[in-house]
Amino acid sequence: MSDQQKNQQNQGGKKKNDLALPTREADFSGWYNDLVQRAKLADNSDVKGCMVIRPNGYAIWEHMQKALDGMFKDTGHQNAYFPMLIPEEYLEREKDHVAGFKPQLAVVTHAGGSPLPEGHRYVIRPTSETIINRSFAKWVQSYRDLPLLINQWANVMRWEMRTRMFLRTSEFLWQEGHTCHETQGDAQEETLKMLDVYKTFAEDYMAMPVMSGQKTESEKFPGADSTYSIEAMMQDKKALQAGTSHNLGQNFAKMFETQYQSREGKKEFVWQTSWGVSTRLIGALIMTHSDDNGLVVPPRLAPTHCVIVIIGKGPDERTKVKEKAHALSAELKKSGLSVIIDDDESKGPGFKFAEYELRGVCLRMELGPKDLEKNQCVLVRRDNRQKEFVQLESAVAKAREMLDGMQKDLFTKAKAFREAHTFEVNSYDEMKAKAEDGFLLAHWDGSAETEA
RNA sequence: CGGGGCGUAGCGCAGUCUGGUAGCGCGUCUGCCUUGGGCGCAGAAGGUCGUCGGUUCGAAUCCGGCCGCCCCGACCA
Repeated sequence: MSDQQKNQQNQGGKKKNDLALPTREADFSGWYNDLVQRAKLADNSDVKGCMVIRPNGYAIWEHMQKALDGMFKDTGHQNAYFPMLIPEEYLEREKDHVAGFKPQLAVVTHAGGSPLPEGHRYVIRPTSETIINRSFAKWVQSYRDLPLLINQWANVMRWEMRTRMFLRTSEFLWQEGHTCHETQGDAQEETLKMLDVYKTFAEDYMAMPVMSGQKTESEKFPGADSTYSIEAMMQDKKALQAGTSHNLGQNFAKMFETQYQSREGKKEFVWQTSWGVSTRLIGALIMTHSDDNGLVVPPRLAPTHCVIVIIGKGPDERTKVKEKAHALSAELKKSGLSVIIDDDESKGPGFKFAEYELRGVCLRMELGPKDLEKNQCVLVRRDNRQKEFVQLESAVAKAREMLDGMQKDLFTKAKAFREAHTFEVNSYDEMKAKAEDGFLLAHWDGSAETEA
């Protein structure tokens, strides 16, 4: 084959095929990886296992943060911030904790141009129980200081052997709640309360039905008495751990001497919890709702609710359309939606339709000269491509109605999918046997066994 | 840590087997054209071919070392 022929071959096949994603059925993993890039959610970086979160992805995280932060505050928690570097020695104090995390630590061995002496090194936090307990030990003196309800928004680092965008990255963003209580019962109540907050968030905002339950002994958090999680089922029929809530008992309190004087005047160790969700939720969101055309995001978390695509040729047609588009955009924004107008004349409408579907914009408004004649616009929903011709006066109301419908339908659909692939088992062995068929969301004896 | 793949323009790749002027598509920039499902034409900019060394008159290409990333597995709090 000549070079010329090869180059021609290079051109052919690039055109349409390369614009499409791999299908979920043919290559779920490839579909996911490609989608993350093409929807401009994240990029690989030159740092092993670490990703760059792009604006379209970060906007989803911001919306998650806002909703969760409100829910934490409604349940009495306050935000604080602790250092990213933790004295290595702190981790050593809790035996199970250090055993669990040691292999995944990144350690700071040099600072200020010289090596740090043995015993004075720092680790980059993989989680913050230890350093937070140093502060808690100072803050808690009396039963009157309890409960202490703190949350931190932060990044953490765990040197994972193998990483996947959003689902498992070496550095990730998360929130970690850390609380201290007077009694074991109070701590258990908090553990379950926050698990329920996660469940509510997953269902109401992410439109992602979840199962919650207690993790097995081998899967619990290192240093915890017990760990609970919410588990969501992805389109490939695998469960994904989407959030965890730990009852830490007095394990950390004893190692860091986090004590209080009780109502009876005695020194007692506090009972603690910790709980977290991370940017993994973005991965879960993608795998729950998106399709072969690209990203689908529930309106309550979407970076962009509506794109207005201007159609028409020449200034004569476009000027009027643009005026109307800006007026509509202003109204939509006033009603709380995020809106962009695409007035790029160098791209055809077809290109734009495909592009915004790929990026996960919930609603597309097409507006052209023909519409203006009829005093209407075209609204198309991302998830089901349901197309509506709407009178301009009622466009805003209709857009809101369609977004509400989308939020509800996504939940219903995901729930139906989950239920269609859920089964009851009577023993752990039976569950394992069924799991080998590739149907792997099981709930047995109160605990969820998962693969992710 | 095992197995595989890759490193050439911003992105995706060809060229490497068989050494001889650095290529293609997309994207970007200029101009024209076009606009209801991934338009068209013309022109332009853009690369010490991952890195170090070796062989050679000559290396993206052959040989050796190193670095890095991706995928599969093991692991996964």
